[in-house]
Amino acid sequence: MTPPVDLPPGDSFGFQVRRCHRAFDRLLNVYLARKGLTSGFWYFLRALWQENGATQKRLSQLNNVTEPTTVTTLNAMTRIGLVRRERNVADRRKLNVFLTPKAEGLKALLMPDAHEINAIACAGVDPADLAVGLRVLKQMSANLTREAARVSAEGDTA
Amino acid sequence: MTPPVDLPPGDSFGFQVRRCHRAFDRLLNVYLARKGLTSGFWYFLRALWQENGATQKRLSQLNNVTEPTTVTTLNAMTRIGLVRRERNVADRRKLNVFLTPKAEGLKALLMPDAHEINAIACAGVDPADLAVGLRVLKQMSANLTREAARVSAEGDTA
DNA sequence: GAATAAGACTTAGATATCGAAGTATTTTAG
DNA sequence: CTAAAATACTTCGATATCTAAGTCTTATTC
Repeated sequence: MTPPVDLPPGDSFGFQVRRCHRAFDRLLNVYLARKGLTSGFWYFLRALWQENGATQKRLSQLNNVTEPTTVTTLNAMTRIGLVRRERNVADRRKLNVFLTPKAEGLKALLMPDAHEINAIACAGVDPADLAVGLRVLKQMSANLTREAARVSAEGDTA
Repeated sequence: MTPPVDLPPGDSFGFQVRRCHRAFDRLLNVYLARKGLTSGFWYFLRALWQENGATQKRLSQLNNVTEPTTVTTLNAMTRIGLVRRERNVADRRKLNVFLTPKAEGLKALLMPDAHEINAIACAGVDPADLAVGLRVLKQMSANLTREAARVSAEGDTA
């Protein structure tokens, strides 16, 4: 038994996930640029079409980005009139984020692009494999996020 | 038949790939920070352990990042003594990138971290599903990269 | 073989993202 | 009820990444 000191990038899930993300992000930006948007906005629009009124914390979790990233992006989205924030009356620490009518309207314009990119990505992939892949990605996100939370909590007490 | 105007983020491969990438990158940075490194460096080390002497173009392709990103990252890696560049004598446009002994030595130090993160990510995932997931990611990267190239070539002639 | 095109790298300026630290609000403990 | 801890958001400074445009070298074309 040799110790597992090797793990070629081609066999590493982390490496391949990154590559694939970069590929998606590149093509997505090509499509969005035509409409004056960036992928940074897209992921938040996506989440808000599902959960309009979500808090910034919640949006950060949905996208697996930190809260400063969410603040910066939402500032930019506010500036161009895509979202507005509203202080939560029950808990004044929270801000609920709402789509403007303009952003609601973008859904019909942008979803066809999402479908097209999705179709391009999935070309030649067995639908059953696709379902497996999606399930694996979700499981891994959950595993890694849990561990990152554990490690950072550990850091606090150490 | 209603038109497919919806595609919940949970069912979107692009969305899930991004989430998963972010989760990997976050945890990876926690590990690397302890050793004074960042994930930016890691992906290039990874590629160079496989293909020492690769050109910058090649490294960009392996990581699916643009060439300016590669330049910037390699500049930083050169500064801290991880790589050196050497003008290719047969084709003086090219630069071959080589690991320094220091960077070679990092492999034994860092690969255990990679294995650990990989193990955390894969917890509870059927190995067969894992293999399927990896195959799907590679196929999608290829599909998307091909399309991005096609689109940008189209832009040149238009 | 000179002009043009293509290829590899770099520079400049913009956006995205992070960690660390700060502010305001609510919850918890004593 | 008050002090301390936790939560939600923001600010700040640093890194990563992109596109567009530039330089230098090689390949192609007439």
